[in-house]
Amino acid sequence: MDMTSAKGPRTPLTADDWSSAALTALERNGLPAVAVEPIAKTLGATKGSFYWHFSGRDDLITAALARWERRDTDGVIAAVDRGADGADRLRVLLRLVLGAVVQTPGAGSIELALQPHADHPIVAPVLARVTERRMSTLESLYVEQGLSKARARDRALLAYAAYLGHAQLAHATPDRLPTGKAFTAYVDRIVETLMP
Amino acid sequence: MDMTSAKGPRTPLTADDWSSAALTALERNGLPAVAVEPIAKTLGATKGSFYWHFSGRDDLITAALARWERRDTDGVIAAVDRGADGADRLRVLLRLVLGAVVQTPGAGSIELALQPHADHPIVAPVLARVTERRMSTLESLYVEQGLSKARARDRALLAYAAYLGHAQLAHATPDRLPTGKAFTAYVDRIVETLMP
DNA sequence: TCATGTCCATACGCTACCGTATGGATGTCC
DNA sequence: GGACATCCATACGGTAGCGTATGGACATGA
Repeated sequence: MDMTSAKGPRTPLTADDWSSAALTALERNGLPAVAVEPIAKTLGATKGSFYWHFSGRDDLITAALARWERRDTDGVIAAVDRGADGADRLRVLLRLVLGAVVQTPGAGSIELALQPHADHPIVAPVLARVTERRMSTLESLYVEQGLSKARARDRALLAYAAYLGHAQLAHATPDRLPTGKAFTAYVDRIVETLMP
Repeated sequence: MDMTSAKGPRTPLTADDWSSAALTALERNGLPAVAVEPIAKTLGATKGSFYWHFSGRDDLITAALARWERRDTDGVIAAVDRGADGADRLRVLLRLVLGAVVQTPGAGSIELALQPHADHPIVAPVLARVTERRMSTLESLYVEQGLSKARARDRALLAYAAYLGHAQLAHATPDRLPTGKAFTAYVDRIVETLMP
């Protein structure tokens, strides 16, 4: 009876299915949510499947972080390249990133979720690489604008700190951030403050 | 034999002892570390003691957060009042807070530890109150400097985001922040950028 | 058809933590 | 020197997650 209900896809799960689900869980509920059994539930499977594809929980965390790092890197590079080649590539980038973090619900969630585990042996190197890449990108753009290397470094630091801070505020106390039209104007003013 | 080893203080533990230890644990290892049995160990006691003073784990979390909120509020107020009464109270505050968060190891740890649990029913109201107080303090100081209410709000937001972001960077990737003499100069430049 | 490899469910033991129950030690007051 | 309250240790049951062991379903090629 009831053969209408498709008993679920008979297609086997892949390691990618698992790491993708793990990244989603990380994004939504932090590193502790990257747990084998709960994620198995969301996939309609059991641990039996998991331990066939992965060696253990650490392996899953590694895979999820690798996935994030790649996705994130691609995104930033594309954003910079999409920007006008002229003198305002920096402005475009800042506006895009700061705008996204304030208005898009999940933007910047991963770095926030990773923050409390910065000393975790698996997390630390990933976080360091991502930070390094972003900061050096910013630094280059500031240098492009004519700043000295030292000042460009300063500004990159401030801009990145502003990004992180806004991400934090957007997630923790969204009421404090402007919305709608005021939001656009706010981002514009912030960006101008951060321009050389 | 061996009566030399003081068998520990026979003075009974107080609820304050517990909430203090809980705050330390929160600061160091996040909200999950505010756990009954581990903290009992650090106090050289067992759960038996805990459940006499508190109704449960939530009660302990509440107490630790209350303790933080009070400590933090006192600190900020004192800092502002210690600052010169003149036009540069804002400058003094920014320099002090940003300086502390970059150089003092544990500064700003609690807000970072609380971030992933911004939706936690016990955490949320505390976080909202603390953010509100800090932002309105900043806003007032910017108004004092002659900014319009709207612009003062913008600047307060940016300054607070910079504070949070620096706290995050200082904890996660301290290598990226300047140290020693460069540090002082960096803070000075940041502060000037944030001044109206 | 059967042998082999793929993919997974179930069952098990283990650890860490929560909260409860119970009784014991220690002081204080009469 | 009881009686009572204070403060706490121990023992217990319960939950959630990890990792392992084992066997079974299903395909595929010989």
